[in-house]
Amino acid sequence: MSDSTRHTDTRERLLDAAEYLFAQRGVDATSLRHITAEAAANLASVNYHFGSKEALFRAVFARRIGPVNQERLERLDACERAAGQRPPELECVLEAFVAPALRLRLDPAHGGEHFMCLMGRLYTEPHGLKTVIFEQFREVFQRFTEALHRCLPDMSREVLFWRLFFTVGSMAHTMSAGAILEHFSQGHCDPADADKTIRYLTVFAAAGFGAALPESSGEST
Amino acid sequence: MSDSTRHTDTRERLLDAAEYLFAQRGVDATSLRHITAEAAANLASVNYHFGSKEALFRAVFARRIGPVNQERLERLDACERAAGQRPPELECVLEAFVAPALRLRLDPAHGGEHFMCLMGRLYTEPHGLKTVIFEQFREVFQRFTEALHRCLPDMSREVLFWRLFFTVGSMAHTMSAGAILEHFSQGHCDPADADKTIRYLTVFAAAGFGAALPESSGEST
DNA sequence: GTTTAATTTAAACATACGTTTGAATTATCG
DNA sequence: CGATAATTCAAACGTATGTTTAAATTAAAC
Repeated sequence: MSDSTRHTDTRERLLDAAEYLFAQRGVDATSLRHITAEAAANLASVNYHFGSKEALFRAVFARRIGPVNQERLERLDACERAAGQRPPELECVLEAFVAPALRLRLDPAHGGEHFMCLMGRLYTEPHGLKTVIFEQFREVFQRFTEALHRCLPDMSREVLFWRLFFTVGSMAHTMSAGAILEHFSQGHCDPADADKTIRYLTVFAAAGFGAALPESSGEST
Repeated sequence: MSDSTRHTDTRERLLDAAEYLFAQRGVDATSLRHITAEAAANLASVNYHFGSKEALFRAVFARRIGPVNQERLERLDACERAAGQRPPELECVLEAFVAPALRLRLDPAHGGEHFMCLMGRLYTEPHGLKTVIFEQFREVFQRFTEALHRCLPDMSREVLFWRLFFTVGSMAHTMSAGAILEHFSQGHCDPADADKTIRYLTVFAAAGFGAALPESSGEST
């Protein structure tokens, strides 16, 4: 109704081309001329439809990030329903966080591996855009932090944050650098197998979360 | 002797400035004019001393990466000596891999957090430079893979590679995105405390490596 | 002190960038 | 059909980029 049906497909073609090139070559290294050439559109069309390159980047992200975070929250809801009064299962919570992002690869309709790679890189890139985009993670972060706290009530906030941070690192690395693993493992590992990747990462992270607390620093064993 | 003593400190100033700015704003977003201004040197000095911006970037990296990987190998040697005939301790091996990189922050003489951040970002950045630089990781990767295989003889190559990959992801994320953790944890976590960070990451990764193998996919518990 | 090499400097190089403009074109609708 | 709005287009804008050049300066060697 409002206006989403008015747009020509030029808009979508620009978003697709930008998503693809941003993922492949980086944001700074991708020029509007690359993008418009890839999209078979005029150079000025980016500024006409989006206003600026930065706004285009934001639009590329805004188009996809919502569904991912929504699915995370839905899966977390499912975990908590399944657990009833008891705290949710740790592995279930971690999978709820990790799977929607890692499964992007299988879903070309939601950007496929291009968007997944771009999203994984976002955590690390030095763009000021991060701050804007991380707003969208706030609710996810809060909900999952609370759930993990219920899973592991004896764990300090500090350790819990650190371990969630490590998990995000493993996930982001998998999203953006899967090709490196494929290369170094010489065919032993297949990052394109999303189900297996999710299972491996969930098991790894759950075990990491479950490790004995290293808080008392005196012990040496 | 050869030529390393001939160079003026302009060379070093350029390397320092480039390291700082590459880490802070990204490689593509940093211009030679930024670098030469920061270094109080002439614009042409980069091309005089290094030949090109890309060669400068390589030099920035080559200056620091050697000692880090050397220390990794030395620490791994120490692990293996301490274990004698038995396989080395898993945590010892992981710490040998992780600590030299995470301790960069404390060592301004080796680039401090600037180089650490830049190095952490390297895994993810889309530069073709990666391929050149990853050559320098090959020996480290091979030695640590072998050591881990001795620690965990029943683990398949596939799972072992995946878990090492997850560990690298956690480490790289810590190196390049520590500020995010500091922000989201609202003061609960302090990424500047290198010793604690190393301990937390080592414990997390060791537990992840030690998780029951998820290979037989039928089980559901 | 003179000569030779190494380094620094200012200026210009050609190219690429993001953005803007105003006319041409296409679609929308009365 | 004619009028109005939306979109595309080629061209130019000013600015910034990495690199090169040739003269000026500094250091080294004899």
